[in-house]
Amino acid sequence: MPLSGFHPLIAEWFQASFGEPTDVQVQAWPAIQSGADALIAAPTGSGKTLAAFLSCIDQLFKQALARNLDDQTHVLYVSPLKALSNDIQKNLQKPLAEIGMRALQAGLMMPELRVLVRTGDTPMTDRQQMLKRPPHVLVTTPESLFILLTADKSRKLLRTVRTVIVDEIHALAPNKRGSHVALSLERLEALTFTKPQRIGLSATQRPIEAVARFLVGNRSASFLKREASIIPDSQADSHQPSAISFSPCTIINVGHRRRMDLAVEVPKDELSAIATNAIWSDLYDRVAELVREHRTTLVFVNTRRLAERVSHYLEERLLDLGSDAVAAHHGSLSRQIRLSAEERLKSGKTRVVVATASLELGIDVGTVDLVCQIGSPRAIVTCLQRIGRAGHWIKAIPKGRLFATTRDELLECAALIRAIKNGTLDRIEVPLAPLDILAQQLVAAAASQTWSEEDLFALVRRADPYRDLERTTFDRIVRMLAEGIATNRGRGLAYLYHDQINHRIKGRRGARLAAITSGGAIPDTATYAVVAEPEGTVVGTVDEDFAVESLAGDIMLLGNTSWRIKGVESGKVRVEDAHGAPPSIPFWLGEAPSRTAELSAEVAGLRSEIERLTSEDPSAESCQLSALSWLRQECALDARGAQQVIEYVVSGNAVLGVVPTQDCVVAERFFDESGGMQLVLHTPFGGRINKAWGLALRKRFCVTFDFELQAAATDNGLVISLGEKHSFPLESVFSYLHSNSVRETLIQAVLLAPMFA
DNA sequence: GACCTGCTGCGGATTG
Repeated sequence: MPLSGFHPLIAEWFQASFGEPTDVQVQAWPAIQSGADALIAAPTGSGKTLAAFLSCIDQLFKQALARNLDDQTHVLYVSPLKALSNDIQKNLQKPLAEIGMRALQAGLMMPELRVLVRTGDTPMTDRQQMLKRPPHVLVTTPESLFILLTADKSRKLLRTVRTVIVDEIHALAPNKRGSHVALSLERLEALTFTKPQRIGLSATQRPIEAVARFLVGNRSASFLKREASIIPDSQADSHQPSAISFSPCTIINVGHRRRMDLAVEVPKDELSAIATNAIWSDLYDRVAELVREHRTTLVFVNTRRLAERVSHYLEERLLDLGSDAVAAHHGSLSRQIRLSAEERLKSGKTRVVVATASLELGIDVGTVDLVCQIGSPRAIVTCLQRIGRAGHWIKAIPKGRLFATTRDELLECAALIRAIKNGTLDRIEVPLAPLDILAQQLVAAAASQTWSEEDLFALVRRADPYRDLERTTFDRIVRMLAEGIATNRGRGLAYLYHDQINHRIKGRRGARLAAITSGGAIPDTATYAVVAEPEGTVVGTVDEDFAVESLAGDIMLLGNTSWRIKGVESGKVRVEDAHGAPPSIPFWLGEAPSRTAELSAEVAGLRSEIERLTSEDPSAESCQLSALSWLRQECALDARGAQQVIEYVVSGNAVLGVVPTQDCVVAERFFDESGGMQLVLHTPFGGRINKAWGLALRKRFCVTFDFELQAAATDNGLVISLGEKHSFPLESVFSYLHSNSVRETLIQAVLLAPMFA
């Protein structure tokens, strides 16, 4: 009886609301109730949130009934997105209200169970209010958690935390935001009265053992509190064959695969290397048509600029559905506009929301029955997460349509669908000991208390990304923070006192404020606020580059509204409503993560499969037909899409003589109109490898010819631009770099980058 | 000559 461990009222409520628990809930509940740290992997829409939360709610409920519940925060929930935090609050408040109602009907008196959100969106008054009267469940983001752990008053709030839930943990573990939150979890543990139970959740994690280690940290050396509650392997529930115990973390893995209705959409015009206006126009028409055929549609795009553009052209096509039918959602829109879009999405008032990654994870909107993805999402997990926003109810089949706008995107979308069908997932690699993140966490930790060197070092090493951090490296960072950095105007930025006699570390005056105002792992860019007059409300932000290029009188789009620019001042763009005048669309500059290694391998694999299927005689009809039907079957392409994939691969083969794959790299060179020589390497390994390859190769060319030259890389290859006087045998390019020396070459190349100059 | 130039998040404590 999976529900038997809960209070009868909770069990009744659950059955009345959901009926039978899902597999993941059945397996997760006993593990979580045992008190062990737990990592839960289950497909999108399988009830992971309640798998994690129901035990917490049950515990709070029992405490409340026993009149043993103060205004203290016992459950801390961390999610990577503000929108998801808002969503979780809503999705918890309803159950809590219903359970409270049932208790009341049963004649049980109990205090209300409260859930509050604390993110950068939370107004100052609410922040102060929750310090005075803490909620039982606090919902936050990694950056806000860092601030809560660092500010004096909010630290007290966190002392009573018993459970910490890290949602969408796959979105944190492989990057510096994850390193940041891993250290925050250790700081939390050092602060709380009892060691908080850690629960990690995600639909897309591989390898799961690495994520489990990331969640619980490096506990071999010093594991102090609550040892008794950790279940050893032998005591893991024998009825749960797939619940394996990974000391000290229980892994509940019911897989990530889920039936999905997927297809690639191809425009009427033939695709080329770039998307023409005709192709975009056709795409808007088709998406608008799909929006009309569905209740609520979520459209995902890869950039904020595109979110603005697509929402604008969709609105033009959907005017008859009302003024509220289309909304845009991304991180440079003001809180009000985002919340309004989220609210309209949930209530079904809007028919389509065009969003960036800001709505990608976890959001549970029951009425969304179609997800469109414009262009390639560049990662298999991104695609799975985005499509997973559709059909977010048990046993539903999410429906996703991928829109290719270029030939390369078409191939990538096709490979993506094949990867999803085969159950392939991107592999997570936890970055090793990022020192910039360490430095800010050291300043923050020392701002709140005095540490012994030993204790602080031990704390850092318990965080998984820092498990192998050398003591000498730690000491160097402490020294840098204590001595400050030499600048033209003398030494500055000294944040720590380092007592080297007693081996103690504490913060200098200003350390806390410096930590709080400059925390986080997301690079900062200069932005201008866009302020609507005469109200004076902030609509959102644009990049400095866009703001200074703008002139008074220009019309710009933001939040799917046209604004006339009245003036550009320092840090501020003043605008007024332009009442729908045709706008220009802002751009934002950001970092460009590349296609993942796994998706790159899929793209290369797809190329070779097509080559194989067409190899006997690429023009023979029977070969074409078998390749065509294979593509339609494997990659959910229509006839036109399949035809274009084949033509792309076959024509490339005809020009190069081979099809570039991960086993067959092709070097090609030609002279451009200006007499310059272009060296192209066809290397479908993804931009991460290709950029490094290009940098290292460029360095070698520079040394060989004593000449500065340009290099560029994409997901499918790299190009080096040389002069006509540079002559070398083409095949020698492959011996320019060697695996033994490439690391050193690359370090030399990177040190010359403008950032380090 | 078209196309466009990835994302995520983000002060507290005190004073006037």
